[in-house]
Amino acid sequence: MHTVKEAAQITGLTEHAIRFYTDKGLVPTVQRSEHNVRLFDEQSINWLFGVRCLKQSGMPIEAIKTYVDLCLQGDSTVPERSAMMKKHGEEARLQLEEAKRHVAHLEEKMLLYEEILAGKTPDTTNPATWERMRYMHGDVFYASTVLQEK
Amino acid sequence: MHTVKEAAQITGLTEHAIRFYTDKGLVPTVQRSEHNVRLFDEQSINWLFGVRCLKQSGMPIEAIKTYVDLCLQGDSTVPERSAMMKKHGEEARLQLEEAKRHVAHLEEKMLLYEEILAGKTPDTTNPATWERMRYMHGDVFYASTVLQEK
DNA sequence: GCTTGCCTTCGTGTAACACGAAGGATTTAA
DNA sequence: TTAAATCCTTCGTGTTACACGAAGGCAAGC
Repeated sequence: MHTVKEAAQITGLTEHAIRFYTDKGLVPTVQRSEHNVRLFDEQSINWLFGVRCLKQSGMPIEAIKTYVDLCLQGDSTVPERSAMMKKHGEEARLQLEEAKRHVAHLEEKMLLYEEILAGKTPDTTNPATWERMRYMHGDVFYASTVLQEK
Repeated sequence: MHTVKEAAQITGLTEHAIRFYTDKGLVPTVQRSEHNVRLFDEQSINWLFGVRCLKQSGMPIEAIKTYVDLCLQGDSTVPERSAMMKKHGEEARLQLEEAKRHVAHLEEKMLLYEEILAGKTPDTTNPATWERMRYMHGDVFYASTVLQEK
């Protein structure tokens, strides 16, 4: 049995957030001690991880609440729950793709900065470089050429 | 030259957000027409993409503002900008890893739901299944066994 | 008996917009 | 020529998911 503080350490959530979640009913398995202290068993910790996963992948609290309530209604709601996860999983996958693109962009940007720092000023007469900078959103281009031209 | 509406269509941002960004000075290349209409050339569009990338990968607006201001100060700030991108890129990569895990979790969950829907009730006497359900945060476990045991 | 740790409620603050309304200017189409 | 569409501005409120602090109280350990 874990206290809020321990649960926070285990899940990486803050104590504030955990109290918030339990108060909203997102962790139905959580118990209270005789002195009203929240007690998390392994299953409650798992629920916390589940809530964390759903939330961090972009599901609003209200939707998570809906999902949890469906869980509590038993197996009859399995089709509905299945549909929810299918839909949300799709969304999460799209976000993942975007995140990959963002990381790629940031890495390109870093690379170019490294080149500049190494003294290799990018060849702005080369259309390929221009394209690359366009891909990089223009700021390096802007700072290292446009301003200098003025 | 694009108007706010067009820029919104191109970048996938809302007009509200674009006005918000330009007002905050995150798109230094944006111009105004003689009648005060925001005009976005290709470079401004690129900046919008850049801001979108940074924001969506978790950088707060204020930090983006700082970065943009550094860009405007010219090549002398390249080391600092490079460091910022390095640091933020690292963070974005961590988030990407988390996102992957979340998608994996959701896919596992979906798979189990599919199995249940197909009539294959998970074997709860098998420790491996138990482990798998733990990985899935317990809600299927909870709904399909614990409640029934009562 | 004092510190520590948990609880509660209350209240305010934050980010990054979303949304609508009012009021004004301009461009375009019928 | 007039009506509709599109742009602008400022103002103000609402939203989400907490963060943070304070006050006040109970309970356990040293």
